[in-house]
Amino acid sequence: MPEGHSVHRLAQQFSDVFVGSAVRASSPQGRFAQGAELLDGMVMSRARAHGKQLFLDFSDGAATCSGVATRVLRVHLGLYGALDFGGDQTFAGASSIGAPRRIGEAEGSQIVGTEYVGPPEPVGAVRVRLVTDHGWGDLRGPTACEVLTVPEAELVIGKLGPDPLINQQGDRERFVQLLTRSKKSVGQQLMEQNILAGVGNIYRAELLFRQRLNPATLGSSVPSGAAASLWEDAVGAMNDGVRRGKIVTTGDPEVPHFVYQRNSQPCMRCGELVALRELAGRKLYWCPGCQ
DNA sequence: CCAAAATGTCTAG
DNA sequence: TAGACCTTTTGGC
Repeated sequence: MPEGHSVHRLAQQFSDVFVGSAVRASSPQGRFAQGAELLDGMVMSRARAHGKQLFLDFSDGAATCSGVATRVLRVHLGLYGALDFGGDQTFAGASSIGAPRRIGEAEGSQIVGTEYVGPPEPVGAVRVRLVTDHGWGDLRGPTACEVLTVPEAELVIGKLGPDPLINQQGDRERFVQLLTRSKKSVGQQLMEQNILAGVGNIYRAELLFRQRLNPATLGSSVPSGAAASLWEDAVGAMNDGVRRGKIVTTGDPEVPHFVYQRNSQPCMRCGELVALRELAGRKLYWCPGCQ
């Protein structure tokens, strides 16, 4: 159950140990058999994330001169999708984010073995299995998993809001514009991927708390300076999440969140009890005392 | 063992 | 806004 930081870690993992290699693609579960067939044998040429979506580019390694036949595998893990990795020492050692690990609910759990003898028998419903000479990745439970053309992928990305983990030139101003032009509450808008890509329920709650913003505040009532601070805080907090492989907004891994899932407990800043209500079908946590 | 929950998004009404 | 969907893990009997 990933927010943007998990997906950016995945993109990094693929960049480190898949990009440049020919990939065998299959669908042990069967539901992605057609898509896997399209990709099987191609070379992964690029891996990137935008918000919560992962884009893996595949090129026909043999036909580079006559225009590269490129396909893009778009993956959205949704609420409970996950990827497992495993492989040999080269595979594990090349990763800049440490040993291959499961990215998902149990972020950080180890699965790498000492000797690599090829991928194990698929366990459970593996939608896609990607295998190189040095390792493998198993995808299960994604909300979205489809093969696109490059223009189709660009179209998807074009509809997304700015991603704090990309933080391109002009992104902060774009976010400020989008947020403050709307009368929807800031709490609601932070979950909208066309406003801010990559933020989910945890970062929403924690960022609003850190910025002392009440979730009910209208976007149009948020001063542009406060909106800019919110963006900068998202950049910092989410990059920290990428580094750690988990969300720790308090700085203390023992008590990782200020308000998320801390309803009815005293606020760590002012002592008031943390509140919980449902907003647009999702649980919203905040401190009525100091936000 | 079975139900519920989980860091999400879509669609119909 | 309710329901559907994708799958695993956890907690209660």
